[in-house]
Amino acid sequence: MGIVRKTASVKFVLSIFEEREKAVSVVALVKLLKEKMNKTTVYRILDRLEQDGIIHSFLGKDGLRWYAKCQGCSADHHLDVHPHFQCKDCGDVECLPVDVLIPSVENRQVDSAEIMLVGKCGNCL
Amino acid sequence: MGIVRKTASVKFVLSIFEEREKAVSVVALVKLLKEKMNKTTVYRILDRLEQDGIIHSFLGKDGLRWYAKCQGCSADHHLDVHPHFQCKDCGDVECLPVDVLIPSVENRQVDSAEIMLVGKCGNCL
DNA sequence: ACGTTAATGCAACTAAGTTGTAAAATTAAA
DNA sequence: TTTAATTTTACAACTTAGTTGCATTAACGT
Ligand SMILES: [Mn+2]
Ligand SMILES: [Mn+2]
Ligand SMILES: [Zn+2]
Ligand SMILES: [Zn+2]
Repeated sequence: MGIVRKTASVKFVLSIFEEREKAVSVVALVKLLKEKMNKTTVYRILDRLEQDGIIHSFLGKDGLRWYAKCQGCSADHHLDVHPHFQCKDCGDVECLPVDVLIPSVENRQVDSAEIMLVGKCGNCL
Repeated sequence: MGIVRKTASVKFVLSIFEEREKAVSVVALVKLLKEKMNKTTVYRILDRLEQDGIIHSFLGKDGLRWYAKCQGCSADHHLDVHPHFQCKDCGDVECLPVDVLIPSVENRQVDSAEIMLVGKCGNCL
């Protein structure tokens, strides 16, 4: 079970993801919301929104956690099996709307794949 | 410039990678070497061995750094563009000796790709 | 309006990784 | 073999992301 009560904090975090296309790191969110809410609250709201299939998360190239809007996921099924791209100059992260086939590996059961592409974005080229 | 002097600590870390097939996390190494050397030393030796193309590193599913032997890399060129597999039951991590084609993305320059497959290993199935 | 209980704030904590520096170890030269 | 230059190490202190416990606050069904 994720979000049960639509508090002011929850609404505010949701509005950030509604307005934004690109992914955002938890670190940036905590900084951005410093005046509005406690960092523990940010972490917990993100947890709940992810459980509900409203946002999804992944690790950037430095091991920090990033979040982005989901496209048609639900509490039961996260379908966000797309790769992500991080610019090594500006640090921006984007979801790549590309279907990726999870490679199979002999003698192992592969359940998910995290694919992180690193390079330079259009702005930084 | 990586390793310049073959100290006892360097030799010991090297011997671990010579004996071992699978990847090993820094956390595990620090624990393993607790009696032999300081954790700062572990981190710095790993840095230097990676610079020299003797080992390569990547992030596991929890954002921890893992290291594994290189196969024919040099100080100039790291060729380890293979995917990695982590078992979600036992946590073991392996290099997958599979060539992977780095997908190109419109309007962006992709320099490297980290592909992390997560599932169950042969032992845990 | 009230009562239940989810959500929040706060402080303290954990754990990975980094940094500065004095002491120790390696290596090459004398 | 001794010396001296320089790398490497230990240690302690620090930084930062993320977590936990608990008392207080706020949402919402009745
Ligand atoms: Mn995404
Ligand atoms: Mn590898
Ligand atoms: Zn950029
Ligand atoms: Zn396993």
